[in-house]
Amino acid sequence: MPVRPPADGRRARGERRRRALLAATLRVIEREGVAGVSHRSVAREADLPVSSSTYYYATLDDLLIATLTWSAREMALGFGAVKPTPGSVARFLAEAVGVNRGRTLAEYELYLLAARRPELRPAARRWITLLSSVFGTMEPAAFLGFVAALDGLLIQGLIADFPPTAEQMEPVVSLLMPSR
Amino acid sequence: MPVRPPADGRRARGERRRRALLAATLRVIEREGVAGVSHRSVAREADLPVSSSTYYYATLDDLLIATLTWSAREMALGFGAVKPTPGSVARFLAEAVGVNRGRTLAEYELYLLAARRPELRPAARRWITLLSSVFGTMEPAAFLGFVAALDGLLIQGLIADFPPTAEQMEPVVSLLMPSR
DNA sequence: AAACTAGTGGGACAGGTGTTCAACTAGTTG
DNA sequence: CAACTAGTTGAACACCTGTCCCACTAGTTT
Repeated sequence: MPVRPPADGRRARGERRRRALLAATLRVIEREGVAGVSHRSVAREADLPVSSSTYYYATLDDLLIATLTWSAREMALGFGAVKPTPGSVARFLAEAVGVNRGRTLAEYELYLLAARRPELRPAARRWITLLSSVFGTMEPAAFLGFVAALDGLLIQGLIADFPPTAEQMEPVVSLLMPSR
Repeated sequence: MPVRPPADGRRARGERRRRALLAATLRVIEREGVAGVSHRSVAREADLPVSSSTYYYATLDDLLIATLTWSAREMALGFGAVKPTPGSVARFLAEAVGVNRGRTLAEYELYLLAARRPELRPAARRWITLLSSVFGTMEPAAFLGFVAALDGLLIQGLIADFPPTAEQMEPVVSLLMPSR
């Protein structure tokens, strides 16, 4: 908490609106993809006038970048709580392509955007660097393969007709993960 | 070659235009992403009037779907010629995120679109089924991990600041690939 | 020759877009 | 109290969009 600014009520409400806009944007992305994001669609989703969207995020790019990096941070937090065992990891993956499908999709929209815009790359890679802090003890080549496989399992899970279950994922994960 | 229709010159030219439109669309996708595709941008790229784009592909969706499935088939053909050795596979991957970066990006735009539109999924999975015909002898779990890792290596290669080289990929690939 | 058909392309329609702006309200500070 | 500042909002700008339509050309068939 900041101490200097003596709690300006206007700014506090402003911050709340900022967050509401980000959340609304994320919902739009989950529902329609990045393509569906416009100042107007976001404002409609947040039930706010259009100009409030442009007030806080002058350009659409600002809004998109802010939303995707925020979403990435949230997702990384979620994975931070996963125990480094094949079962837990498999369960996390199954949830990512199941219950949290929309969020995971948003994450890969970020990947694609990051491929074209270098400034988004650190945010897109946050997930990878997080993994390296959890599984850093692995042998380098094995670790790289492991991380790549996690991404592949997720993205392939997104284009499967029936999202894979934790039970289906587990053998694959434990094969890639040095059991100890 | 069809035998029945006695070679209608008009139709032949039409087919050529169809292809030109697909190629132009792919160039637009490589340059600006799916977001940059419009009947007008494609027509401009192909140096054709807008109405020729809508004549051959009545809706934008038709055009996008045709382009992405066509591109996927081409990419699958490219991989079909790769020998199932770690070195060859690593070289293929390095080229995919290097020289053929644009094409690979298009492939993952297809993935993302397929996640939201079931009718695109078979096209998106062509690559995976092709792999299974080449590496079908592997043990199931190992194979799934291998395929997932290939996807992961590609997509991570796309958001790297410097695209990984075949030399960097090789150890990872050979670890995932039963040497024989 | 006429009849038919595939392709061609210019123009128009209604609607959505990003962004700017000026008038306004309501909190905060001196 | 007045001065200042942050936030709020509707309206307006110029532009791009998908799609349709109609008059037209040029190949093909009878």
